[in-house]
Amino acid sequence: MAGQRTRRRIPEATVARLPVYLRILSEQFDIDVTKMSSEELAELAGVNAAKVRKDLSYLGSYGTRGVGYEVEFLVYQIRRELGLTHDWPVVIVGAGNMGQALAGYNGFGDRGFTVGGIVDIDEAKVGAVVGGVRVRHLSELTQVVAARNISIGVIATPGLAAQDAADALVTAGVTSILNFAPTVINVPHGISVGKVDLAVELQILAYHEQRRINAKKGSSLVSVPGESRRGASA
Amino acid sequence: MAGQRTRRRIPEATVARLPVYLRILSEQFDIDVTKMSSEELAELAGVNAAKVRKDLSYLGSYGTRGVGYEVEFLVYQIRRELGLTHDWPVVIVGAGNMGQALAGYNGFGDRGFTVGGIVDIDEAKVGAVVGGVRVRHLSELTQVVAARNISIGVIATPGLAAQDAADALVTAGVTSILNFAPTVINVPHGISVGKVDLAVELQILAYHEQRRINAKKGSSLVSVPGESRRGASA
DNA sequence: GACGTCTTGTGAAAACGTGCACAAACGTTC
DNA sequence: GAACGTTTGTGCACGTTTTCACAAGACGTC
Repeated sequence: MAGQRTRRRIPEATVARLPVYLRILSEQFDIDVTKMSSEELAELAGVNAAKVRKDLSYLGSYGTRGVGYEVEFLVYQIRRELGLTHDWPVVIVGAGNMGQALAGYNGFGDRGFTVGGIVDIDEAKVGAVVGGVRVRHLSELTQVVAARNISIGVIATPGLAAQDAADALVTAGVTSILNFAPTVINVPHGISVGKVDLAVELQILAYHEQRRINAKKGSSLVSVPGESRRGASA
Repeated sequence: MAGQRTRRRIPEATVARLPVYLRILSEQFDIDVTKMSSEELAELAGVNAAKVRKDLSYLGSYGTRGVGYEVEFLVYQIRRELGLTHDWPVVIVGAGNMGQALAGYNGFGDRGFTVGGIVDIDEAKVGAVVGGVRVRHLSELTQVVAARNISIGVIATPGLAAQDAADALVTAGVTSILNFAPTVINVPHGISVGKVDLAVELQILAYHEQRRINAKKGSSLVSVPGESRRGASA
């Protein structure tokens, strides 16, 4: 009867890959693929097949030996595990370039996420409609959050305003934050924070470019080892 | 005389944190802070002090025991290691919402990155000026890349066009790609790929929210453990 | 120049993540 | 119902990352 209650904790690395599997499986389901092996899924996700099997095993034993996984069932199970059985309204703080792009981004509402509100501190931006939602003033954040029972906030402000935005979100009752600003934010214990930092990503790439160049200069014998980070495959 | 040649390889996890240290150190330098201890830097970066010291030790032995690190010197060393001693022009593929936001993003040119070109497959978008750069047609990508000796490309297309964009970038001679599209892209061996996926990040947050809710339902004795992922601190 | 305080740099242990390899299970064929 | 090919689920070994703990070095003081 229990047994579904306190399921064993899923490793963070696996949690980060489940959304990728989910997207691939959904796409395959849409083109009438009903069964897939870990090998096929691994190929499309650009990872190792054993890793796929281990990742999926955390959800339960949902495959059939000698056959593979039933796509539709797996989609359902991953969605359930990730908490995507209902929609998550999200509030965006910052209606500048980035905030507007995010609000209008299709992959946003892709599956399960909707723009539940967007606020800005700049009176001049208030009232404009982006992504089908009217921009409201930062001071109304708490009401916006409460009205739609929002628990996820996105920070799309300049770096200097990010900490204030985070504080405002926490005060308003948001418990998860996705930070697009190039600043490390401090939040109270118990609040989850995700980070997307363009400059950091570019600098990581620059490092690899740099190394490639140095390697070439240093010795023409050494063949470039071919970095393949996150999501890459050869 | 050598000794700087084949410096010991820096772990990927460290490379991902160096840009964060760099930003903090630059900011501190701007407000006239000349020396910092690993403890202070760790505090601002939201990480453990021992980690900071180990990370910095990969660059060399640049601290002074009993004193700390000289901010300006450290900034220089990190920039050198990351290959930020010169500018990196970047080409953006896709001039839609996301591409425009990226081109206009300040943190882009923040340190060392400039928009060297932006292309789109849609003739209607060609000619428009975003972020100070005129949009050109995808078919001119190779020329754009060659003209400015660009080695980094950013994919800001819809998911379905991402693989084509990646292929075009590789053909044009780009060797590092940052992918904003919600798709796993395949590239030849030797090309670096970084990925920024909004939907994935949101789904990770949703998972944690979900767990929080389940934990609360399951037992009110268990205090929420307080996830703090990447860049969060309490 | 001996002593005390501070902070780095780094071995070593612990924790975490990955990938191999193979037994167990399933379906099919004869 | 036995034999065979296929694919899962997982134990185990390996590599990477994090954290601890402390010796070694720098500075200031007397």
